[in-house]
Amino acid sequence: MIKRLRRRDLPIDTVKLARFLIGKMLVHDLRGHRTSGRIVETEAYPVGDAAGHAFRGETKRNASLYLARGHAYVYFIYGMYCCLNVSSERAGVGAGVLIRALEPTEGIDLMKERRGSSPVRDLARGPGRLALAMAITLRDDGVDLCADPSLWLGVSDSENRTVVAATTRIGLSREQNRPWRFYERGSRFVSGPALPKR
DNA sequence: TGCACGATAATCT
DNA sequence: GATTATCGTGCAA
Repeated sequence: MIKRLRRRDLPIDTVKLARFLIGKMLVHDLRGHRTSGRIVETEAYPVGDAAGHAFRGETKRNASLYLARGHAYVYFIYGMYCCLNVSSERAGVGAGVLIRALEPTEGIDLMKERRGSSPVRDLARGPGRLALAMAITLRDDGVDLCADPSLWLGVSDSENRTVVAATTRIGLSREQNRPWRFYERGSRFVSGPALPKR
C-alpha cells in the first residue's frame, strides 16, 4: 500500500525537501497500468543557485518552478530527454528538486517496454531514463503531484529505514561544489560514478 | 572501469 | 550561434 503525500507533508525548503523525498514513492497510474518506484536520488536547486533554471527569473519554460511546492516541473533537454522536478517553495518563489533515480517497484515489465528492455537496475537510474520508464513527458509539466489522480508522490507503508547521504551534483558547469545531491546510501539504483559502499 | 563522442532541439544570448 | 540538471556506444586499459 502506498499513502499519498499531502502538500502539508512536504517541508517548505528546497534542500530539506530534496532530503525528505529520498525513500518516498513516485507513482504513475496511466490507462489502468501502474508504474512506481522508490526515490533513491535527488538534487536540490534552491533559490539563488546559479545552476538552477529559475536563476534568471521566470520564463515560459520554468513557470512551474514558481508553483506551490509539490508541482511537477518537466523540461526537455539535449534534444532527447525529459527530466522531472518537484517545485519546492511557496507559490511565486522559483526553486525545485530534480528526481534523478528510482528503485523500480511496480510495473517493471511496462518500464522495460518503454526503455527497450534493460536490466532492472538501469530502468530508472538517471533522470532521462526515469522519465522514459515512468512515461513522464512535457504534458506532465505543471501537474499538482499532491492532487493529480495519475502522477503523484506517496509513502509506502512497508517503508524500510533509509540512510541518506549527500554529495555534489552531476552534470553542471556552475556551482559544482555544492553538497546538494542526496541519495540512499548503499542503493544499487543510484546514478553517477561509483560511490563508497557505506 | 573509464574516458570520448555524437545525437538532437528548445531556450537563451 | 552557443548552451544544455543526458544517455548509449565504442574503444582502451
